Amino acid sequence: MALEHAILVSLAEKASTGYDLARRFDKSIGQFWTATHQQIYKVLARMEGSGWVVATHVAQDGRPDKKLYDLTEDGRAELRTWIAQPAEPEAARSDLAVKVRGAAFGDPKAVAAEVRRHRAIHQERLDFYLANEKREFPDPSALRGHRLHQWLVLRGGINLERGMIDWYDEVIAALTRKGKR
Amino acid sequence: MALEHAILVSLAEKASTGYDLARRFDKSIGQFWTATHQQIYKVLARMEGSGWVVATHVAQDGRPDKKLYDLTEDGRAELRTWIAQPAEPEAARSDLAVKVRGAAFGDPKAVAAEVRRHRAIHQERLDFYLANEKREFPDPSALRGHRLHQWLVLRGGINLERGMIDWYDEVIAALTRKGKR
DNA sequence: CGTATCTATGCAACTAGTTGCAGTGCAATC
DNA sequence: GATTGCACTGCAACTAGTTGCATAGATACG
Repeated sequence: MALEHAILVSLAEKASTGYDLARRFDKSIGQFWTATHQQIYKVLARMEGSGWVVATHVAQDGRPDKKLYDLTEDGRAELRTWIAQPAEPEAARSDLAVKVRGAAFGDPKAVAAEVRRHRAIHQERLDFYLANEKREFPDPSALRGHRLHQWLVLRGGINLERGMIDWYDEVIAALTRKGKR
Repeated sequence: MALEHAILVSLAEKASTGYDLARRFDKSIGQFWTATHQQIYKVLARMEGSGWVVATHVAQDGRPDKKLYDLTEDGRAELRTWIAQPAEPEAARSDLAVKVRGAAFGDPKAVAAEVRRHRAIHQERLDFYLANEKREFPDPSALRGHRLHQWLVLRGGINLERGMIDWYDEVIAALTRKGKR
């Protein structure tokens, strides 16, 4: 499983609380791995048990106390080992694609409308990623190390969103063509 | 959950056994939804309990008996209802992208090699899809109804694979550029 | 002749992930 | 002054999906 390892990567970049991780997963890392805060807390506890991370209790005033997690040497070693291992080629999952395939057994016009809605959502995501790129990586050619890698993953997200939007356009065109359904 | 509905779509196209479905999920439908045979048998049993499908026992000689599943009116209604409902925008999950992001905490050269391996796998998939398209949909402009929808989903798979390959190329180039790592 | 693969179904035990709920205290909005 | 939202953590119960195993006759390969 990779949530543990996604968390290791995230913590290797910056020691964080579960709450921070959950927000980070909603943004950058979340492009290619999502998790709810419940799942993150659960996994963090297990990781602490495995000795991959240590928690430091931090008292704050005006806010609840927090537990700041950081990698241990074992955690770093585990991350290195995991990165060196081959990954399974991932299988995409898309409800919407299943609905497109089944459109003839429902209402194709409604499916087209739903695709249009998704197009708008992904257009927004794309704009968000593009704005991030401009702000955080104004000069990509100068990047090295983990900043370069972060940028590459962002590029992956941008690429994916663009691809989806293109496909949505194709689907909308085909489903709303005159004379055909 | 959508496995049930992916199965409904598949059965709406053609009454099938669990075994057939499992193979179908390895190919066309599997582009956007995968399932193992165990999961399929389990879900089919539940769907039969819900009255969405009925099984007919078919004796064969030389081969084990099989259970041919077909949709009931309830199943068809359920499918229509589900298709009409909005779908959640899907979250991508990619081990490999997480590894790219964490490359600096492991061996970036090894990550590049792994990306190259995935590139080859996806190139193969792309070729497979393109061959399918040529064979099964030689004249896309003439398509209507569920054949059109099947083709659209295949186009989605083709599009996705192309996008991934492009991104892999970008990553490989960046990770193997001289003077940078 | 023996081994592997295909057709065909399924159980049991497990891991991963989701949903719903709960609590606290501060700051900002209405 | 009351409600909403944010920061922060977590439990409990559930659903979905994975892995390993079992069975069994037929055919194909070496």
